[in-house]
Amino acid sequence: MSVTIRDVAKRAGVSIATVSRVLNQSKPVSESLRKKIMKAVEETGYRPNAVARSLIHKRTGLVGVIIPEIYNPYFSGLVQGIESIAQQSGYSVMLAVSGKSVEQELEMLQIFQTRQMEGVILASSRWSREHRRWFTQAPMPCVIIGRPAGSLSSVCTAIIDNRKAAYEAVRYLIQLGHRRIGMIRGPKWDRASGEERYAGYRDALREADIPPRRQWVAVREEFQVIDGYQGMKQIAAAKEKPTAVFCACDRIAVGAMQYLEEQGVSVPGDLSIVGFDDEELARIVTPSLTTVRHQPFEMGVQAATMLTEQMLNQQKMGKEAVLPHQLVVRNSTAPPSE
Amino acid sequence: MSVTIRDVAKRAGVSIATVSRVLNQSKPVSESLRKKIMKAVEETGYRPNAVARSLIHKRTGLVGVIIPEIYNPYFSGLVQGIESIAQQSGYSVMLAVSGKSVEQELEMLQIFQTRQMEGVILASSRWSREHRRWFTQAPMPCVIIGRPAGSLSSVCTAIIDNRKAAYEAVRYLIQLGHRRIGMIRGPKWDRASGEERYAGYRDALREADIPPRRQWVAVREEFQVIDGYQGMKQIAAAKEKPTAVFCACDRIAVGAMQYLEEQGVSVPGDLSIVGFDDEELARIVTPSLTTVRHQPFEMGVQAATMLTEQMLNQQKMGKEAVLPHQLVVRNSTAPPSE
DNA sequence: CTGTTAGCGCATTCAA
DNA sequence: TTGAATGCGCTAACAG
Repeated sequence: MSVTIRDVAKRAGVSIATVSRVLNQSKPVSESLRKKIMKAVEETGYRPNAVARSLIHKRTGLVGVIIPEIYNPYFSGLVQGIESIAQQSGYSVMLAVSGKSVEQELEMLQIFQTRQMEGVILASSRWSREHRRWFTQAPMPCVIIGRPAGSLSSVCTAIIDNRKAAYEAVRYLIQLGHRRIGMIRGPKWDRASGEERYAGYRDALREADIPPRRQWVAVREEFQVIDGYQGMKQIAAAKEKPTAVFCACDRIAVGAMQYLEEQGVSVPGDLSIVGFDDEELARIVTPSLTTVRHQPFEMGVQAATMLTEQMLNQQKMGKEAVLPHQLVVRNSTAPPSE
Repeated sequence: MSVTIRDVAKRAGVSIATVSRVLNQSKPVSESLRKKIMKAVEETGYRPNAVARSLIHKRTGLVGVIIPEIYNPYFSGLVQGIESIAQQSGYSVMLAVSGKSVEQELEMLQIFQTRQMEGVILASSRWSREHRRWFTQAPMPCVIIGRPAGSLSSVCTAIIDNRKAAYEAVRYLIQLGHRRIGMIRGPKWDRASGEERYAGYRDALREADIPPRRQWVAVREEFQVIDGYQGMKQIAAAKEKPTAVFCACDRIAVGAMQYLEEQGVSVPGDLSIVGFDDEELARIVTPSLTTVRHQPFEMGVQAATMLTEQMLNQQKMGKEAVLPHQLVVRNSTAPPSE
């Protein structure tokens, strides 16, 4: 079916080695043969088979990327950043969406290995012992996004300081005068939004000697608008109400504001809301959202840069890139009314 | 470096053929050898090399996907739909982001060919003669999303009826009583938002015997919020003002609303706004946006389904899938105030 | 300069 | 059942 180097060689009346030489410019070839061969290539529409090439060079030029979902500006930002660097370094990206399933992720990692990826980037939320094992034995350089690699010394990570960022956001609320501060947090299995940001929230409370209140903390499994709505509903059911709520992400914050509007609670008049991520939504919603900005695209760029660096040097290393974040104050926060 | 089938064979004291047989279960192998081999596989951590396999079987199990950008819910929805079907059919996805450049897209298509993709999905906005040529000569099945394939009979397409959808949206405005209706359209090179939706807008005007007014049509090159802002600014500069503006996409609509709010023009009191896409934004913005809903995820699913069907049958075909759309009326539209 | 040959890692003939 | 040998498409080392 497909035209091979042999067909071209036959058509040009030369050996396949010569064809290979002109195509790769690896050795000088007489002008006359070169022309004949180029003509044959043209006529047959021959394209060298990258699979065969990979087999010889032991280089696929492939980078595997796993994300839990793509329909989320954080992850699509990551992917775009990764893709841009990969492309510009001559690598192609294999994208796999895990749907947050640990089993699927592990299967994808296996596939990446059999498919001879030269590098792997994982932006996962869940984590397991098998993950750890896979990364320790992985033959290719790896970068993990959004979660510290722990004691994995041969894996790079690109993260932000979620704990500190959350701490700063809540400290800001405290500085405004708030003492009754709730949080809608992510699930416990999500390191960033479930653990770290919650820890930062607790840090800020502790620093201000504010005892935490269980009823003011809602745990959500997802990061959709509806989760914010439900989370706020739950918190609002407490006898005593908070005057501010810190949300694990912008969508949750938006959902919380929707519930409050429905209930006739004014934001920020009666209750202040802080989000996290600063996605486009944050500027558009009314009132515009005070939130923590970070740059998923830049994170992807950093991750891919660390990866290509390792791939070039042909060796794994354990660098950690901590990207900046920044509290962006908009109109969803104000001093408490009392 | 990497452990090969040879290493396993040596360790188990058998031939590589036998190892291959137990791993693929292609021929019966005595239980004793099977055990020995499995043990050797376990101990060495051997993973079969998919590249070598591909070379033999002439099947890579790879699908190439090109999108102009991913940081846009329309395209990320597409990708997620495609990915889910591909995964479930045992294919892996190679993602390439073209940044809207024709040259880059063509280069990616070449790469896809040399990399032996078994199928290709293109969701592009721009189009060129070279595109056309590539798809006619392409050896693998292809699906084009968002643009009719024209006379390409061997390429599937997944589209919505942009013209009709736009027509219906503008007709709705006319039915509300509007006669002075503007449009912020996409660039001419974007078939969907630049040509078809504009054509639908003209269709509706024509049907109602409303002469089109040049000053009420703004052309934008991008689809960001800022484009809507600028586009609305341009239209607002006309001596006579329109009472409604149809926007080529939701982000543009949001930008338009932002400009209007700045200027103290009330929506929908003084001016009605209609968007297109019904992305999450549309429900969240204030006032919530009347817009045309369609389903990028479903579109991706359809595209990938048509592709896998062709890949299974090992032959190209020219089906066209037209996905449904639907006008969603929210709070950004009302009868004109006069 | 050019052609012949030996693999890359694996599946699959063909013999044994 | 098992092993040796062939070849997928291509590059690179070796002769000429």
